[in-house]
Amino acid sequence: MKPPQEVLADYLARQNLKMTAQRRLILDVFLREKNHLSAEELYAKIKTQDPSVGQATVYRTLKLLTEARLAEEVNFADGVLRYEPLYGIEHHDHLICEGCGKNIEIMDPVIERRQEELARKHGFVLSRHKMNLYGLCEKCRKKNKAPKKTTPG
Amino acid sequence: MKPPQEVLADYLARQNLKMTAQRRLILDVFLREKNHLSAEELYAKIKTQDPSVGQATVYRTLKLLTEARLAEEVNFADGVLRYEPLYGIEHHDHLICEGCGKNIEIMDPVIERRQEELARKHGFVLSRHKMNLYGLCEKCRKKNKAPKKTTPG
DNA sequence: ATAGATGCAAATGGTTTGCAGAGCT
DNA sequence: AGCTCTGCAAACCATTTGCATCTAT
Repeated sequence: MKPPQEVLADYLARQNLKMTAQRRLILDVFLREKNHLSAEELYAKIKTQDPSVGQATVYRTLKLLTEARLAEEVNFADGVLRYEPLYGIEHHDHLICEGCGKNIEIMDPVIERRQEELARKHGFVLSRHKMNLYGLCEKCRKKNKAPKKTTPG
Repeated sequence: MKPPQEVLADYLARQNLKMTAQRRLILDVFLREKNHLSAEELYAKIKTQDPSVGQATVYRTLKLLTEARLAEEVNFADGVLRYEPLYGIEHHDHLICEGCGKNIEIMDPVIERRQEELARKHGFVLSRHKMNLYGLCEKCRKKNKAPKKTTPG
């Protein structure tokens, strides 16, 4: 499998775009992350490595990485677009705790297969899907079970 | 089953909020829609009925309807938040054509069950989920199969 | 009477864009 | 050399908020 830098280089070449120091840096920092970063968060990390990089470049490069299939947009419904590395990563979905924000990556072949079948039944051919499951994790359920404190005293 | 107006009235009462002409109107117009409207789109429709209603009120009321479980936010990843009526409507997911934007409501018990199992395995109890399948519908696949036109003449 | 609702307009905040200068190829 | 990139700041645009006024309860 081609290293991600090469994937990007190839994509850029194919599109007649150019490889730059910024793009290399952004890709590097981005891939090092295991969390789902927003553009702003990534921008902050980038700045610690090279304060001269502009925020617009981070936004633009994330779009580029998405097109190059090195990143994927994920939307946790909190108004901010996040990105997750896609390089060498198996497809997965998300199980999100509404209490603490914890986020577990899940993947179920049965669901995947049914999705395809379902789509086919409607004449669709799928290119991708997003599935987010929202609920409460064990810890947060226990936390909430505790009796509500009235103002003490 | 309680009529939606009553559902809203009950919710408002429970929260010590008030029923107003605007809220009634917005609920009415909203429920009459079968499409997934953005706040702006709903605002436009509302204005034809009563031009005096402010846009902020539409935004605020949609949030209210969501809390009252009469509406549900849906996010098709195009930067705009849409709402769909939830009153008396079975839960369903979405199959979206990336070619023409067509949107089919789907629901599969097998997937629903697996989701619960999957969540339980991780110690979660689910409150809700969103699943969007993206692909191309039959028409759009045929359209795209046609050889690319070069500038004619 | 009074807490809450409304409309307006201004503010917000994530994201995009125009532009002049810099950098790849 | 020429087309693309970059950083900056301004622009965008959906959504939210402050406030004076109005209204349901």
